Amino acid sequence: MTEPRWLDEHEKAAWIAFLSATNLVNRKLEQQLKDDAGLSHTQYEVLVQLDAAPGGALRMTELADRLVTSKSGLTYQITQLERAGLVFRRSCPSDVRGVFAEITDQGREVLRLAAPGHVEAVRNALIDVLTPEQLGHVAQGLGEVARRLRCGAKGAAAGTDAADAAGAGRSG
Amino acid sequence: MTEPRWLDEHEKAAWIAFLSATNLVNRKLEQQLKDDAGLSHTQYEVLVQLDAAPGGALRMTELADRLVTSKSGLTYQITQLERAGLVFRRSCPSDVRGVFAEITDQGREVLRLAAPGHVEAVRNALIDVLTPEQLGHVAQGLGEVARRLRCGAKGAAAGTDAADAAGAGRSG
DNA sequence: CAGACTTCGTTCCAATTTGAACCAAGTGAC
DNA sequence: GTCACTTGGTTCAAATTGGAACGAAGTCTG
Repeated sequence: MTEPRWLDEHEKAAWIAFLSATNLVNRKLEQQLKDDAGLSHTQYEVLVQLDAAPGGALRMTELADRLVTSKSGLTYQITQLERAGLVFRRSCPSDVRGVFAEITDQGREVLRLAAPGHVEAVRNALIDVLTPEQLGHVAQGLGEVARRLRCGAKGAAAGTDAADAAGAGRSG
Repeated sequence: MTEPRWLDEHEKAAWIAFLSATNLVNRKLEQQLKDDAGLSHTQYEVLVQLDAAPGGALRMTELADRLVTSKSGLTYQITQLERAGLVFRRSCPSDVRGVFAEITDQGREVLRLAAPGHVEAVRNALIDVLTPEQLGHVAQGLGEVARRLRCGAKGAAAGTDAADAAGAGRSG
């Protein structure tokens, strides 16, 4: 068999940095949220998404997709949040099978209280660590990575080097 | 209370990119490894670390630290890998309490077989998606993030805006 | 050497997470 | 309309995780 293209020095460094940074940041945030707001990062993200969505509601599948989590995982978390009164399920008028998860006033309140500490933690862990320029570079690079992985469930295949300006959209 | 420093447009974009990219990449790799090699990403990383370590062995704590995982989590995984014959525990001569996890020949073999596919997946998900320049930027940024989080278990505390020139040094 | 404190790994337990299996409901093709 | 196929969510079982509690060893003072 042909020898695979191993990672060179730089590539390996990039990969290690990626792995370390992501693990460390996630760990840090998970801890901060749990300590300060009693929420898991996943739960916090659910609230953020719903809070930002029109009507404060999103379909389960759509939400799972945005959070990059499994459907069953989301079902579990929504149940938890519902139990806590931060969210509730509502059936979809246009599709009997569909279910909307909607944030409650209490959910918004919890989010409002948790947000400052979370933002602070995000700054400490990532944003404020980098210069605006560095941050821009990281955003661009990872943005590209995310875009590719989201759309292209494209199998292995070669370089999709070409364009694909796409993206943008919601930044708010 | 004073209004927290919310994220501006660019910062938010960076944060979202970070979250999406990391989740998507992890998901992708997790799946690839499970499918192709029957290993979880964590297990794969254990093997990588041990394989690269002198003598093919590392102390439990050291290993947990490198993988950015909890000690109990590592205990579990090492037990699994030991059961599978890819690793074994050995006591530490200089410290009775200590335990070395050491990779077995079979472990090295499994790693050797899994590596090509994994590297390929890493390329598809991250490395080859970016230009060498972009990759360099990402590496530098995330490297800095990782470095800070590793050393500075610095608590919450106010804006670290000020000094703390620290770091620098290694920009490679 | 005693006493207080830290470190090392494991054990235990509760919380998550995921994929597979499922049921119910849309969608199409005939 | 009916049969096959895709979708949307939930349920289920199994794997993984992380923190707290522990017991056994080190380390450091006096």
